[in-house]
Amino acid sequence: MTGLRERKKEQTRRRIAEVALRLFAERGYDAVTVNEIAATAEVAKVTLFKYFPTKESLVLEGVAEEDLAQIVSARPAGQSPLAALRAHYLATAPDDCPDEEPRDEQAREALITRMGVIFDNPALSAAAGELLHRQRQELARVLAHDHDELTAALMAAQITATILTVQETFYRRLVAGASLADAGLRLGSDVRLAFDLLENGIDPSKGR
Amino acid sequence: MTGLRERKKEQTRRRIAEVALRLFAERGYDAVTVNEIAATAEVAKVTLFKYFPTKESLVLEGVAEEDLAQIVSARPAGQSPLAALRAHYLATAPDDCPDEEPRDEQAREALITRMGVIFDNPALSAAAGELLHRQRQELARVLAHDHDELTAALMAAQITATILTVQETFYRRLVAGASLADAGLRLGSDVRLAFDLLENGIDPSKGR
DNA sequence: CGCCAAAGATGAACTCGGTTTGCTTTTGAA
DNA sequence: TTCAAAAGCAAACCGAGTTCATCTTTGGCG
Repeated sequence: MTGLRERKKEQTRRRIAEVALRLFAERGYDAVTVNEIAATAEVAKVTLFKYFPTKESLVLEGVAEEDLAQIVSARPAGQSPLAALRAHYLATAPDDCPDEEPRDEQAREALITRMGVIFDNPALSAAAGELLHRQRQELARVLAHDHDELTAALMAAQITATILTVQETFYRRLVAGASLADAGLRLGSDVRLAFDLLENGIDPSKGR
Repeated sequence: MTGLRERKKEQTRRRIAEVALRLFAERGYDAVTVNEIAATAEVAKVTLFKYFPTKESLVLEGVAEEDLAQIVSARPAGQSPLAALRAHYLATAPDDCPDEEPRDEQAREALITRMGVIFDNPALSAAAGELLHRQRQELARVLAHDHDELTAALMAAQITATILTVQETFYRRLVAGASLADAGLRLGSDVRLAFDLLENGIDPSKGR
C-alpha cells in the first residue's frame, strides 16, 4: 500500500525537514521564520504545520525517542532497573549515538548539525529536556511497582536527569568538533561513571 | 525615596498580578488572554508587559528563587555540599514553605492558588522546572571546584531533579487539599528520604 | 478509460503573545 | 513654576499557530 500518495507525502515531509535544518544551521533558529521555511520548501504554511505541529518539532523530531519505562519493565528477571538501563546505554554507546543509529556518514552529519542547532538555542535545549521529562513520569510509574511513590519519583527524576546530562555532554563534545569515534569512546566511560554515581550516591567524603 | 511614584508603581504591579492570578484560577491559564488581564487591571497591554516580561512571569514570579549555588559555596568549612543543602531544606521545611515565607493566611492561600494554577498547566510546570534548571548550571560550576566536570554536572543534575521532585510532591499535596501543617510535617521526612537517596544511591538490592 | 469521493494542498483571514513607535500625561526636583 | 524624565497609552506591527472555504490530486471502481 505504498502508493504514489504516500511516497509524495514522505518526500514533502523530508524536504521540509531538510530545508528547515539547513536554514536553522545557516542563520540560527530564531532568525528563521516558518513562513520562510514553507516558502523555501515550496509548500503553504498550513501544509507545513500539518506535517510538523510546531516550529520546535522541525528540529526535535526523533530526538530522545527511547522509552525508558519500556526498557525497565522489559528487563530480565532478577535484574535491577538501574542495571537494565546501564546495560542498554552501554550497549548502544560505544559504536553509535544513543538516540538513533545513523547508518551512513550523511545521516551522522545531519544529526550533529541538528544537535548543534539545538544546543545553540536555550529554548530548544529546554524543550529537548522536556521530552525526557515526559518519560520521567512513566518511568516513575514502573518503578512504583517496587518502591513507594516518592522514592519512585525521586529515582525516576535522578535517572532521567543523569541520562540527559550524559547525552548533553556527548553531543556537546561532538558539536565542539570531537570525532565521533573519540566521543563514542568517552561516552562508554561516561555512562559507567554516571550509573556508578546513581547507584552508589554522592559520596560525602569526597565532597570536602 | 519612597515617593508617590514608587508607591503607585508597586500598587499597579500588585493589581496586575492579583487580577491575573484570580482570572487564571477561575478559568485556567490558557483560557485567559493578556488583553483581558490588562483590561481588567485597567492598564494598557504594553504597560502590563513593562511590569511582567511574559505571560508566564505573571504566575512564576517569585517561585523557586533559592540560590543553590550560593548555599553550597557559602557552606561552613568541612561540610559537604549535600549536607549544606540538606540542612537548608530541613531548616525551611518543617514550619514553612521552601520557596517563600508567607506570613499571613492570605499570602499562604495566594501561594497555594498559584501552585494550583501552575500544576494545572503542563507548560507552566515545565517552565517552573526550567527555573531550577538554570540554577543547575551554576551549581555545577561550584561543584566543579571539588570534582571533575562530568561528575559535577551529574551531581548538579541529580540534586536539582531531586529538589524539584520533593517540592512538586509537597505542593501537589497542598493543592490536593492537605493542610499546610500536615504537608509540612511530611515534607521534613520527604527531604530526609530524598537526600538519603542522593547520598547513598539507588540500592540495587532493593530494586528486585 | 472515465468518474467520483476522499485526501491533500492552499491562500486568506484570524487569534494571541509580544514588540515598536510616536505621542500625551504625570511626577518630582530645581 | 518650570521642565526633563518617567510612565502610560493607542495603534500598528510581527511571528507562531488555527480556521475555513476552496481547489487539486489521487486512487478505487465500474
